[in-house]
This record gives sequence, structure tokens and C-alpha cells, in this order.
Amino acid sequence: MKEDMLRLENQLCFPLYACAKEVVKQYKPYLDEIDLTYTQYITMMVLWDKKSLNVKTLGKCLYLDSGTLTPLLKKLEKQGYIKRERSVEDERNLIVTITKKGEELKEKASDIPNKIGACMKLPKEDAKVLYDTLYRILNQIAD
Amino acid sequence: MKEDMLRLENQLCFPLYACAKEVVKQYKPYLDEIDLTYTQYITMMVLWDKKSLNVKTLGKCLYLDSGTLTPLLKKLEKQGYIKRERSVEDERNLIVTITKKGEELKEKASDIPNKIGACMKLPKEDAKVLYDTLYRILNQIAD
DNA sequence: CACAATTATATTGCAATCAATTCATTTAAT
DNA sequence: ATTAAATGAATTGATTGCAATATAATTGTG
Repeated sequence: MKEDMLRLENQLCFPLYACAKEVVKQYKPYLDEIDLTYTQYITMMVLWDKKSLNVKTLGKCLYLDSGTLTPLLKKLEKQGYIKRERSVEDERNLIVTITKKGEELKEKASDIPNKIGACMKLPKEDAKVLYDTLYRILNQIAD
Repeated sequence: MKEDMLRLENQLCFPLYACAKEVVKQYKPYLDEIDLTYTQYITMMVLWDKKSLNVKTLGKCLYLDSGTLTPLLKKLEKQGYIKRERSVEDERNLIVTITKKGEELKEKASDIPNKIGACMKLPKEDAKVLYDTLYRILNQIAD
């Protein structure tokens, strides 16, 4: 019965792939209000927390590479939410730093997690199990 | 402590998003061998099962719309794995049908699920819980 | 010091994705 | 029967994402 393995319903990856897309899609109306895309939003989330870090480190946090981050960061810079400047100690490093305007954006975003939580309606227990399992897989794959 | 909600570590969506990407990435070397992308692969999976269906139905199976599917299906057609033809009864419907070559491709793909399973190393119990939770979320969101 | 290897970012090209719009066909309403 | 509404695909434009390559700066070795 090897054929059964190639049915969509028997894949673990597919619901993972589809669910991630659909959940990200739920953010859109809320993110539209503050003119951010999902990727820009999670980037800002790291910066609200860390204030300043280089592209390499940011990429590790977000599982994204410079090919994705470079244009995205340039856009955030143009919007005035971040500064991009080469490190003085090591000019290979580009340091990304949040601006005052970037900090202020956090206020406007503060309700988003609740709004998303409301539409996911997953019991706290189950959410925790899901969270742990996802990170377990993520760490296992770890490059 | 509303600020804590906006930390990456407190998000459920982020590990979902990152994990999906990383797992899909695991498929690449195997899919490269048969010259398919992940999206083309799951499309073929539906067709290996259903043989023939219209774009609308296919899109519902895969959580994808015609904007993504149209160019993808044209590529699969060019590769000779599928046929695309308008329905005679209702010409609005484009019927996608698997070809002999498409059926044969299944043989070459038959080992992929095992290979991915091997590198995910998730206990069967946990995999089932994850699977169920993801579909629960997916159905809840359901358009 | 010179040169090779490494590291960090940027660039390019291609596939995927979605939103919004357009186009053609079918169905429904009067 | 004509027109309006709906349905299904295709198209367009913007963003994301990755792989591969390029460029520049730094480090290590002799």
C-alpha cells in the first residue's frame, strides 16, 4: 500500500503548509491598518524587543536570509521605522536599529495578537502542545 | 504586560510560519530529482488520487487560487504530466486530467514521504496530535 | 606583509502567493 | 428573449522566498 503515502490526507507537511498560509492570511486586515506585511510585522517584533542587531542575527531569529531581508529592510527604512548603518568595528555588518517612529508603531500593533487569538479559538492546552511540537521540529531541522 | 504579547516567542503563528517553510525546504533535494516544486508536487498528489478535476475544486483541495494555479498548471502541462481542457458541458470550467506520463511520475515520487518522515523524527503519537490540531485550525478558519 | 579563506551583505533571477481586476460563460429574473 | 447577476479562469502587480553569485571587509597563515 505504498501508494497511500502519496495521498494529501496522509501528509503531515501539507496541513502545516496550508495552515501557516491561512493563519498568516488572517493577519492581513489588521496589518493593512498599520501598513505592514506579515514579514515586516515579525521583523518589527524582533526590533521592538532587541532595539538593534545586524542582518545576520535578525535572519537567524526569523529564519530568513539576506535575499529576503535586504529589500524588506530598505522598505522599513523608507517608512522611517528603522535605521540601517554599517558597523564601525566591522564594516561587513549592517546594523539595523529601531527609530522613535518604529517604537511608536508598537502601540498601534498592540491589539493584533488578541484579535488573532480570538479567531483561532484554540484551547490554551492545545496551543501549548502545538507550540512545543512546532519548535521541536524547528530545532530538529536546525541548519 | 501587553507588550509581552508582541514578542516573537509568544506568538503561535510564527513557529507555524517558520516550521512550514523549513519543512517544505526539506523536500527540495528530493523534488529536484524529479524536477517538481513543492506546490507542483502537492498538485500531482491530488491528481494521482483524483485523476481529473476542475481548477476550482483543485484550488479548494490545495487552498490555492487560480492566480497561483493557472501558471503552475501550464507548466505541468508543458512537462506532459497533465492535460488542460475546457469542459464541454460548462465552458467556464477548465478540467485538469493526469496523463500517462503523470501517472508514471508517481513511481519516482514514491519514496519521498519516507525520506521526509526520516528527517522529521516525530513520534507517531505526537504527529497525530499535530495533524489533528492543524486540521482543526484549518477547518475553523475555513472560508 | 601578502594571499587565501572566511564572513556579511547585496544582487539577480525565478517560483510562489495573494489581491484585485478582467473576461467569458452560464444562470436567473422579469 | 433580454438583461443582470453569478461563476470560473486568467491576468496583473506587489511581496515573499530561496538559490546562486558577487562584492567588500576581515581574519588567519606563512
